[in-house]
Amino acid sequence: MAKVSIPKGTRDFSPEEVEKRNFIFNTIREVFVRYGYRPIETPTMENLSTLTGKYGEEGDKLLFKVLNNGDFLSKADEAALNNRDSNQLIASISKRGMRYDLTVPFARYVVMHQNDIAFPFKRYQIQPVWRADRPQKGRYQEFFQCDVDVVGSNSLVYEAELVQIYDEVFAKLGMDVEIKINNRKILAGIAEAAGIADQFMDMTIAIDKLDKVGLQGVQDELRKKDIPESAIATISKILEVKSLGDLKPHFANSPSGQKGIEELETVYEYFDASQAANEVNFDITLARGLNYYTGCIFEVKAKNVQMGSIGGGGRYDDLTSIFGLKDVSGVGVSFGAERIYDVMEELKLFPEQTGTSLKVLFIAFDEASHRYAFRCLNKVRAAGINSELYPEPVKIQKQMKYANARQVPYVVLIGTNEVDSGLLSFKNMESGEQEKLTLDQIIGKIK
RNA sequence: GUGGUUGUAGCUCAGCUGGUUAGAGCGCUGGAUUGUGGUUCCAGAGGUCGCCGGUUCAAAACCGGUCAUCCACCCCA
Repeated sequence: MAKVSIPKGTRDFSPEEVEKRNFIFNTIREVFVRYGYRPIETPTMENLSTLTGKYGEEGDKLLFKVLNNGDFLSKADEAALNNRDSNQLIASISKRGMRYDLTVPFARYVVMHQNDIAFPFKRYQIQPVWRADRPQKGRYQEFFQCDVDVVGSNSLVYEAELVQIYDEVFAKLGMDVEIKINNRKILAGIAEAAGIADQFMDMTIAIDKLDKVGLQGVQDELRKKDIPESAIATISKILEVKSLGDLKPHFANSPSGQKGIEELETVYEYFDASQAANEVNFDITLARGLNYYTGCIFEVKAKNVQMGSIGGGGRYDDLTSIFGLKDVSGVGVSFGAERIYDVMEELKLFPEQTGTSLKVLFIAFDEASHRYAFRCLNKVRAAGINSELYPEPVKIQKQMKYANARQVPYVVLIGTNEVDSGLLSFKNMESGEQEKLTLDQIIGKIK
């Protein structure tokens, strides 16, 4: 066998898999459209300068860079090349990179097309993204994201709407999930209350790990970042809070914290949690790594299965200002299609028929019948029925085995008897029953 | 980037403390069955044991390296 392979972290998809994936995409798209979002697409490659610095240091490492065309080494940074300094070298040999997510390209899109856009602009985008991560369970180097975002409005009605979209999509897919919600301002409030506003990022990264490493682990992490014991004590106390109401006293001296609570309360006023199919919970430990979030943040976890988050998002007040457009606030969420697929597969949640598969296979006994069968086939196809003719009039056993392999519900057998009488042998492959019918009767039966 | 796991037929895997012709199930091809599939029975094809090197009389097995894979960490969908 030839030693062929595909790059690590990438996958081929069989017809069945593509059909199942499309089922997910179609379900998601349907909901997006009903909520008034419109599709856009952006290029696979962006200018590297568009991507770098938007995802934090870790994110920059995971960016796929595209080598410049032509004799790129002749123009390479001499010093960096001699020093074997890859990081320095990149700027001079690569000017493009592959999409890391859909949010940053969207921000770039909004800035570039700001004069053609009516705000608030609601768009959705379903495209693959690439990350040079080491693959593992639920993690690939190439995967699809399904993003919905709205920019150009501060209204918290959109936060509520996005939670509703999450709830509705997962209900439609038959998945039981927990939708977690928090607010970056609340996290900022914790930092303020603890007197470590300047170490906000270190603090959130530590807090984010609470469900994994426990309170003790978080405290250790905080100590490692040289956060004073008094602050750690304050943070620990706040982390025990379970409801927004209990949080208020802690934020007496923190305007950010108060604002965060107020925003979440407003979202809850819009969003009727009692009507939700899934749990929607305030989770003070939810932090999220992407550093452009400024307000509400969301994350979705599948229940009854071990899997990382299957969706996430939040509000970003300032993303477009990086590209020169100020005061355009945005909020959006993302669905991780690959992980949703893996969860649905594990829990066997896919409906039996996700594809538009073959309905009938024509089988001929001899050359003359084969030609006759082909003409029948065309009529059936014209009637809108997915159908096929076995390419040669070979042994019936072989043709029938093919019908089994394709899982065709009906087979039409045509030999000299059928050609002469015009009555075709119509066989139900599941029951094994067979009857003689005209082609029109057969079309009527299948439709 | 760090740590670990696994790599044997198309697929899933077995192969004992190293021992002579490397196995099973499924799948595939042909036949029993020249106008009827799924069930059954018979026969057959198919393997440089990931790759390179070392130890040994002898390596699929032991050792080193390398590549790939999966898993965990970091981070994330």
